[in-house]
Amino acid sequence: MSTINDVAKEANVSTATVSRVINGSSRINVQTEKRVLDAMAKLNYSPNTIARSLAKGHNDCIGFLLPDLNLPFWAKLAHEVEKCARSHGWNVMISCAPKNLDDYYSAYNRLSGSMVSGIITTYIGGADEFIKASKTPTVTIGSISKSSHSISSNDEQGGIFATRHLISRGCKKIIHISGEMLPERSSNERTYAFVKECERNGIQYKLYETSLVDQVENNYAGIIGNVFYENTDFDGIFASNDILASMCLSTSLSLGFQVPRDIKIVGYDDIPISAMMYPPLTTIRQNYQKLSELAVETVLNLINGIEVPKIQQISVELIVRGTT
Amino acid sequence: MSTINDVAKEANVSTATVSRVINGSSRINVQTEKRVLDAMAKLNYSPNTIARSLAKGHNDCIGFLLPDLNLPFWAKLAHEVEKCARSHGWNVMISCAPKNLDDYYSAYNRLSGSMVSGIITTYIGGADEFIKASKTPTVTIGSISKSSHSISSNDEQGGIFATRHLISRGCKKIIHISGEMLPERSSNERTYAFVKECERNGIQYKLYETSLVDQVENNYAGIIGNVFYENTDFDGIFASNDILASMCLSTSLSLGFQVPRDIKIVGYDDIPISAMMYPPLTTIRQNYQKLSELAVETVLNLINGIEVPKIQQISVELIVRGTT
DNA sequence: TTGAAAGCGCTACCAA
DNA sequence: TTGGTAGCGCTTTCAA
Repeated sequence: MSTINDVAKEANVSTATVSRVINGSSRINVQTEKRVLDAMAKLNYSPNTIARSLAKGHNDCIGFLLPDLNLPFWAKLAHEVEKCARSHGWNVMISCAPKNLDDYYSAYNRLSGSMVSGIITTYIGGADEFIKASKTPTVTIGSISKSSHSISSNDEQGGIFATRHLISRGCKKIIHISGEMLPERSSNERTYAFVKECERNGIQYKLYETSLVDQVENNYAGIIGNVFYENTDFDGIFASNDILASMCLSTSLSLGFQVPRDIKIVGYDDIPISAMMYPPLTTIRQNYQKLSELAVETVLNLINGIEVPKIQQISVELIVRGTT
Repeated sequence: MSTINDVAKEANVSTATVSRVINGSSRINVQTEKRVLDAMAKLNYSPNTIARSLAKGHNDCIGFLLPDLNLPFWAKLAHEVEKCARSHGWNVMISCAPKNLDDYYSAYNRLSGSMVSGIITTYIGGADEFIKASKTPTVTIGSISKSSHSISSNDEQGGIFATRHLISRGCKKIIHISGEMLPERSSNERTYAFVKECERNGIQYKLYETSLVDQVENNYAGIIGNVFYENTDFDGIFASNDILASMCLSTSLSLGFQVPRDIKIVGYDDIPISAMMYPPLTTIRQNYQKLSELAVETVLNLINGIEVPKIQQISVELIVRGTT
């Protein structure tokens, strides 16, 4: 690995000049510049970002702390976050912390103590104080708490869309299976909206809740089995994510129900496989790209000390396919 | 942000001493140590990893360069790589470079010129020379080239398992849809093994190939439509990944075929959703954990200058489910 | 337009 | 057991 000194010697200039041509920071004699460029090429030089970061007092890397890359929702988000960060010239360091607060804290510290200038993180109940104390610019995805900056989809809207759609398709008794209802978690709104819409329309309903651990460990079978065991007369399911919905679908089919004739199903997220199952899944699409862009731009603003609204929400979209 | 100097002053010692207590690198007077610790606590000091990395000449971060996090196979691998790296005390920086060699080069350079000590990368044809020239310790996943260190599944074994299973289920004419056949790509072996097994058993077969771009853009519909258009008499499909297989499944069902009665399908990878569709997908399971562990341990060894075999392969497993 | 040199925060060697 | 100090590779004043 050649350094800026090697280049300077090779080109017969000072390191300051080399630095200038690297950064284009000031006027430089065309011939000098060419000499430097040639030297860089000859030595296959590439600047050491660590040294650079140290000298500049900051580096161009943000951390993304998520529960689990095996969850398509988060994988998709990670993909978009990385793409968006890159387009701004930033790198992203990823860390997964699925299970509990302690894991979360240690993952967060590894990122913030490391080399990231800011963090985008999944929401996990109870970490507000911790995040605030860390002083690292942080934006949370999926919370509606004002204690840190947060981005989320408009989950109330999603809940309304899903429920109304099911009702409009003639459902009379609807089961809702939610994720874990943590305080201030934005996805709770899906459930609240569902309940409200059902009651307003005099529709029977029943609620089931899964835990975060269920989700990470793909441990839905028990819950879903239970739904089909405890209820014989329902004709609609609104599931809080597409994985859950797709398991409801396959369970329905394997028990001899026809979908959508006997049971209609609406999922949430619109992950890639949702369109590929049979029948393809009706769902609420989250705008991954917008979500990611907003998250990246918000941390970047925070890092630069630019004022940013505490809570930002993004619209969702009902995607009607074959399960309703 | 307080620095090591602040702590030194506060504790009335030299920075060298502070550094020693941080790193536990040599014997220190108990009282001195306590003074330093107190000072660190009082100033809420946390060492700057950038400065540290620069001084040490290396940092604890590896890069993972993959085609696309939306592909469940890579997302799963990324998850395991991160987990495994973390257990060794290393961070991982992720970069996606789906489309072409130029994207790949720039992503690779961003990582290597950045702050990673080593790189784990997806295989992409034609980059061997480039990688070698970069001097960054690199392990490639999914190649059988000896020009850099590579880890892959035993794809010949996978191809054999899949084909024999289909034949044992009574298939007489089998379609195979492969990924892009890049030179020295390990997954080619699936196709070669398939052809060999069919010929050995006098089974009719036909080959289709998809491109990398098809995969990234989820652009399989055309190919699959074509398979069903051009062939009316086949009774088995061996697809080179589970996404492809699941689309074959839903296409079969939507065209009125029964699976597995009329058409039997075997996929490849065993991604999480494969077990959740209906009927659940018979597939070849790759050992993600082993693959990742081997990749991480191999880069780490490379970084530490430890001799490592050029090519390492991992066994696969046939998972029989409902589509055969 | 260029060069000299003082840092950025930390580690590690050499002395004491 | 401690302190002094020379780097690590780069950026950025200040002068020339």
